[in-house]
This record gives sequence, C-alpha cells and structure tokens, in this order.
Amino acid sequence: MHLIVTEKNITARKIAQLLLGSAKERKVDGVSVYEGDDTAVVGLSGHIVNIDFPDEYNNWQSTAPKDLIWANTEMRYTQKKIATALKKLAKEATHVTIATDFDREGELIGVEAYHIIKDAAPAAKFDRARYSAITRQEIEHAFANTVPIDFDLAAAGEARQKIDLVWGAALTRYISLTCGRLGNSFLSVGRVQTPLLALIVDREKDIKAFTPTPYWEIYATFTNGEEFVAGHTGNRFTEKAKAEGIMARLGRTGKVADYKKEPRVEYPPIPFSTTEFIRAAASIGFSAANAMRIAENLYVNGWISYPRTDNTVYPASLNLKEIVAQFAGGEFGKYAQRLLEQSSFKPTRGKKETTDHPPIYPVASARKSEIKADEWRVYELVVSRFFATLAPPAEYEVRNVCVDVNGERFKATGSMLSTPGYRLYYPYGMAKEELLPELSVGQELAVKNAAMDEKLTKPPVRYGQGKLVKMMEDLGLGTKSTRHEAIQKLYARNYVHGNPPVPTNTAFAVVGALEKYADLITKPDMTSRLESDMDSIAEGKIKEEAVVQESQGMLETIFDDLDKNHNDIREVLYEGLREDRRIGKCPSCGKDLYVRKSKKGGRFIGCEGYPECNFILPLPRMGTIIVTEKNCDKHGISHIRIVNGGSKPWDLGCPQCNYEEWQKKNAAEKVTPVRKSSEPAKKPARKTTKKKAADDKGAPLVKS
DNA sequence: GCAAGGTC
Repeated sequence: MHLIVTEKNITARKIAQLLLGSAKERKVDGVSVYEGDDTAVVGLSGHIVNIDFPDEYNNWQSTAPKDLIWANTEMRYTQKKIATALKKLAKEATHVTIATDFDREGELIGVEAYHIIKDAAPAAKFDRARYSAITRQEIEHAFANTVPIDFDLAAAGEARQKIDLVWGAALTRYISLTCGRLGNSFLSVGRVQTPLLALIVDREKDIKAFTPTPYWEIYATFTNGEEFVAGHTGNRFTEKAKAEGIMARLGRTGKVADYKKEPRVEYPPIPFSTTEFIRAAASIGFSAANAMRIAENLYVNGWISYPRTDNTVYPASLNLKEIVAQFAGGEFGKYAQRLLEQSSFKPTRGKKETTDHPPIYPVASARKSEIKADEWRVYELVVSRFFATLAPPAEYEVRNVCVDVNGERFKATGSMLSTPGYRLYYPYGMAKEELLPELSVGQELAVKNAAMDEKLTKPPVRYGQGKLVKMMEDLGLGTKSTRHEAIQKLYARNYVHGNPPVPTNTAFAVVGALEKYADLITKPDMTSRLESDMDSIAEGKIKEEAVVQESQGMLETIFDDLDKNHNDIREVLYEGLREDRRIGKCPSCGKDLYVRKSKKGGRFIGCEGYPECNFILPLPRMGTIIVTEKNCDKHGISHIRIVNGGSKPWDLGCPQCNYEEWQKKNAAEKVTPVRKSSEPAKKPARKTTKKKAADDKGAPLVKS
C-alpha cells in the first residue's frame, strides 16, 4: 500500500481527490484517511510530537532554573490518536510519501511522522513530495518527481526547538521566581516575545522622553470664485516673532507665481501574504489575532485559500482568470466582469516568493447572507485585494500652486482620481481628494483670510498591531503562523494593555533587567544568528548537536551573570511590579495607595500608611486589574480597567467615584452597611471610615 | 504552570 502523509487533514482530502479521483473517507482511531485502490492519504495536525523536560523538572521551586540548561529533553506525543492511526496504517505500507508543507517546519513534521512509521514498517520505502500549491498540475508533478527526505533540514528545525525550550524555560522560571510571580501570573521570556516586547518598551521610552515644543504655521485662504487653502512655504516656524512679522506683511491680494498640472500613477498593491493581510485588516480595525481567527474560519469553510503564507507572488500554476470568473455571477459580479474584460492579467508581485503556499486569495464566491458580518468584512478585503492585484494602476491629476503675497510664498497641492484603475476594486486607505481650482500663472487672487496657528510637536505614535507584525517580519521574528500569537502572549502576561499595546511598568522592568544581564534574548539578533546556524545545519556544514551545545554554553555564561547580580535584578523587578499597582495619593493621609491582596484572596486598594491610615477602596473579585495612565479629575487617582481573558475589558474608571456611586445607589435602596462583627466598634488607632464596609463580602461595584 | 512552531 502507498501511504501519503500530509501536514493537515484538508490537504490530505484535496490531494486524495486530485490523485485518486474519488477517494473514500474512513476513520482510523477517529482520524480521517482517504483511500483509493492501493493508496491511503492521511493528514497530521502540524507537529504531533513536542519536546519537553522529564517530569522531575516540573517543580519550579525545587529545580534551579539553570539546571534546565543541560537537562535532557524527551519527545511526547501531543496527538496520540494520529500517532496510533499512523502506526496502524504503517503496517500495510510498503511505500510512504511524506507530503507535508514545503518549508523547514514541514520537513521536521514529516520526519516526526517518518520515525513513527519506520518503527512499525522498517522495510517501507520513503520519499518526499514537494509542492507549493494544491493544483492538479503541481500535485501531479510533485508526486511524479519525489525526492529523498531532507534529514538535515529537519535537524535544523530540531535545533530551534531545543534552543527555544532551554532558553525560554530557564529564563521564564528565573524571572518569575525572582519576583515571586508564580502560578498563573508568571512572567515569561522567549526568543521571539522578548525582543517584541523590547520594541514596544523602547518606543514607549521615546514617547515618555519626548518634550513637545511649540511651532507656528501660517495658512491663507485664496479665492477666485473658488476657494482653496495654502500653507506658507516657511512652515513650521519655530519663532513666533518671525511668523508674526510675516502675518503683518501680508496684503489682501496674491498672484499665482507657479501652477503645474501633472499626472501621478499609483500602482496596485502586492498579493496578500499573512503579514500584508494582517496589516490591511488592522487598518480597518481588526486586531492581528482576530484577523487570523476569522481568516482561519474562512479557510476551513472553503472561502479563501490557506491564510498562513509568506508568499507574495502568485505561482504560475494558479489560473487567475478562472478564479475571477467564479465571481461573475455573485456579489462581486460587476467587478469580476469588468476585470474579465481585460485582455490579459499581469498580477502584481511582492519581493518575497516562497515555496510554502500561494498568497491568500478567494477560492469561492460567497453571498453576504452566508457568513457573519465580521467574516464578510474580512472576506471582502481578500476579494478586493485579489482583484486589485490584477488591475491596472490608478491615475491622479495633481495640481501644484504657488501664490505670492507681497513676497511671501504659499503652496498648495490638490489631486483628483482621473483613472480609477485598481481603485475601482480596492478603496481601502484612499486619501481624501483635495481639489484645487483651474488657475493660471500671473492670475490675481483675493486673500480671503490669513491665520497663524500655534501648534505643538507631537511624540512618536505607538506601534499598532499591523505595524508590529510587519516589523517582526522585517526583523525575522516569529513566523507567518505565530506573529499574531506573540502579540497576544504579551497581553496574556499583562506586559501590555490597550490597542495599540501600551507596556506596563512590569514590562519596563523585565526588559530592563534582561537588557542589562541577558542582552541576547532581548534582541532580534538571536534569531538572525539561529537562522544562519540552521542554514548551516541544513547544508550539512555543521551538526545540530554542536549548535545546540554552543547555545547552551552561552546561556550558562548568562546565568553566571544573573546569579552574581541577583539582588539588583530583584530590586528592578520589584520596583516595576510595585509601580504597576500604584494608584495615586491617599486622600486621607497623602501617602501612596496600592492595589493589595487580602488574606482571603480578594483585592482592594489600600494605603501604604496602614495601620496608621485605614483608607480603603473595593475592587472586583474577578479579572485582571490594570492601573491605567488616566487620572480622575476629581480624586487624582488612576482609572482602573478590568481585563477578563478575551472578553471586552471593563473600564471601571476612578475606583473612588465608582465606590461613591455605589454608596449613593445603596442609600437610595435604604441598605445599611454592616460592620464586621470581628471588629471592635471602637478602636482609637483605627479611623473607622465609612469605606471599610466596602472590603467586606461581595464587590459592591457599579458596572457602567 | 515555562518557548516557539505546527494546526482546529
């Protein structure tokens, strides 16, 4: 029997269809197998094994983090059913073709399956099929021209696994143990997530360090019947007096000193790789993770092609015209027909051309009623983008004018879409049209109005999720399938909150401590270096073990440094953690207020001056408490936000305002606060504030 | 309970 193993079930089904015509689906241990006469096709679920440390290393407290560096690792099945199914199928197999994705991880996934099958069928012959699109042409060619399995390429992937585990686990435990953040509030460190976090933290430093400086701009409104606004060519003025001098010199008429019309061509965008897709989705309001979740849904339901790809060039085997033709009768019919009128298709192409999958394109025409509203917006984006990549450029007529007013020059630019080209299909991110009237050189214009505006220079903007994914790709951090997950991880660890992501003080502290003592893990260079080592392994120039051992040695040196500076690191971390819990000044005694934990496990806002000061405010029992940058106008303390997993955050606002609101509501309902029976009615040392009852049972919080 | 990489 000829056994074909693919990376995922959907691919197994499609390949079976293409190679066998009609294939019968049979379940082996709950796993779908597609069978023909003497052939069976089975899909994995990506990696079906994972490496980890033996159980005796599981306890964080009783294992020194640095003992993980040279610890053994073992293989564990993460998909038991698939492994058993493979073993059963192997018994009948005489010929096995590994047909996983055509990239490094695909080779490793294939080798994982190879080991399982080889155990059960030592005599079977193995080969490898490589394809970059599931079209009849490519699949037939791949299976007619199989190659040997590339064990060196897989070994490169294995080195990555080991290095990531050892560095990630050892440093994650070290940082978490050092500041006592254990259990589900641990702090993590990794080759991808930490440099990503450092990017966000560095940007925030720039923003914090920025001091706005004033500048002045001069605008004038001209008219010759039609009005337009032009800016003084000397904008921005840093000296107010200079701008005022110019204002004083302006007269009531101006003369057109220069007027030019020129065409501008705007080229259509490149096909959607995962990164390009996430960027475009982010610009219409989707978070990276949400965009990918929706894309995954659209993919499994057969609306779009595989959404995890680095490719920005349509493979020649893809029949673009045929794909467009599918849309001729549907929701996008008008546009599809317009495209089909073109004599030929010259698709755009990006710089990256890879062998994994084609760029993301729509595979079937959907009706709006068939899918959810959010999914439709994403689907529409994919269809529009696909059409745009096949369409001609857009053309604009650009008009530039320069007006002279008593020797002072004003400039304005206008542009108008003259030939829509691809913009007919892809209106996303279009600049607003700014029109300028027809003018001629020498023409006199009335100055209707001139104004001087004082403005402030603005700090750099925070990186949005689309920008972060793009930066990660440029820096080589993560993969098409994991970049959005790395961003989510930072949210899950409370390193960042909000969108665009804002780093917490804990993030500053962790990045700061690591930059000082374990610099390598905070920089993308670790990945670049790993990549070049992996290339050497794949080329057979160096052994996997040598690369792993060298890396372990480097980590050992780092741990020597960490041990030497343990106290310093602990202080930095404590300070950051403390700062994230600081709410502001106590209205009762002026000391600092902090988020604190009660003995029962609840949380409240308490004063640093306790027990002298008893000021207290309640907090909800559930959810992660985020102290935001925003301060209450009335009480001067920080607004609180409650984050609960993936659900929408609850902006509680000022905890004191919230509490007072609750009191008012309660008074209206004539509920008398109950004093704790365990507390003496009178205790001179403790001011019995009326707030005390708040920490009692239940969080008396008003949900807005 | 750690990473990053697949996939659902």
